[in-house]
Amino acid sequence: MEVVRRGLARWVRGRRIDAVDVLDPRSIRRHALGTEDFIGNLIGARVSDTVRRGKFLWLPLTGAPVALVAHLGMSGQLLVEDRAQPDEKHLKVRLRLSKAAGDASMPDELRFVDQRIFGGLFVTGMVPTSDGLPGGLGENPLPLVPVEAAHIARDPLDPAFSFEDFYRKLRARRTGVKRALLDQTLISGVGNIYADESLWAAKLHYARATDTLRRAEAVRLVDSCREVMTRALDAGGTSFDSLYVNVNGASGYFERSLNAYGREREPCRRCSALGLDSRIRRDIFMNRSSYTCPRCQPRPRSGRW
DNA sequence: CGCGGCACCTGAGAGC
DNA sequence: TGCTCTCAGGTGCCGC
Repeated sequence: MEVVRRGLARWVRGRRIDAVDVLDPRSIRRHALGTEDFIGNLIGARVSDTVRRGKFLWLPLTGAPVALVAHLGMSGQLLVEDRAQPDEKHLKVRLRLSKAAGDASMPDELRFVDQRIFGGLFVTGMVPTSDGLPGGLGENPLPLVPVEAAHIARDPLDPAFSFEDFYRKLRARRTGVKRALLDQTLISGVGNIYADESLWAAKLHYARATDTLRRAEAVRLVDSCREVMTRALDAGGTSFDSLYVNVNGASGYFERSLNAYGREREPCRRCSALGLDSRIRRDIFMNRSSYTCPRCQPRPRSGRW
């Protein structure tokens, strides 16, 4: 999502939305007032920035505390392309952008493409942040956040992220640490893959009880989250100069650097470096696959499901 | 009210 | 070849 945010910024900032085409209303179902209202709110509006908190990305519009919010779900993409490009198979929403001043060669469409429609777009009002700090990560973010994203905690890459707040909330929970990592009201931007990678890096088992986590362990965990996210960002960021702003950022570089996720029965890299043979195991946890090394991430005696 | 389970959704791939 | 089944996972809602 951060790859997308950074990639989008140079193409959409300052541009006016001249036309909107909703090809599949299911992709704007989170816009409660319907398609006509969605379009009416966007036509003539100007994009001032691209801001992200966790997996929510929003484009604040000038003139009012209102934003176009995007969530990519599992399979969503935001693409900047010229109208001459053929429609993608799963094209859901097309925004026609004004010609940029002094650069007529700029592609003139922002497209939302989504195969599984877990993601979507909506226009909503913004409210002040509870801490008075910028709403999220952006070029020049205002202390505002979309209503629907106000409950989302700050991202560990956000300069306003507070470890103390996170640690206090974590200790108050009565659950397992992976469930807590995936709870976007505690910490945002961590999904199933990054959770497994961060837990592996911090040598913690997913079922470890949150109320027994020591400060040093929580520090290790948050540091690991940042490290994993930064590494993924560096890998995805290689295609920034393309007109094609790709989501799943998936140049594939990051996938090759995974240490736990998707490596069932493969040797744990940390253990093999010590000359030990330990194979990554896959458990079904929270109806999701969870990957751990049984040797360096041992299951706690009394873990929490 | 906190926690856990599950529906939502589609296409790829496996198995027969 | 074509059918059915399983799997992928972020979010929000519902029930306990």
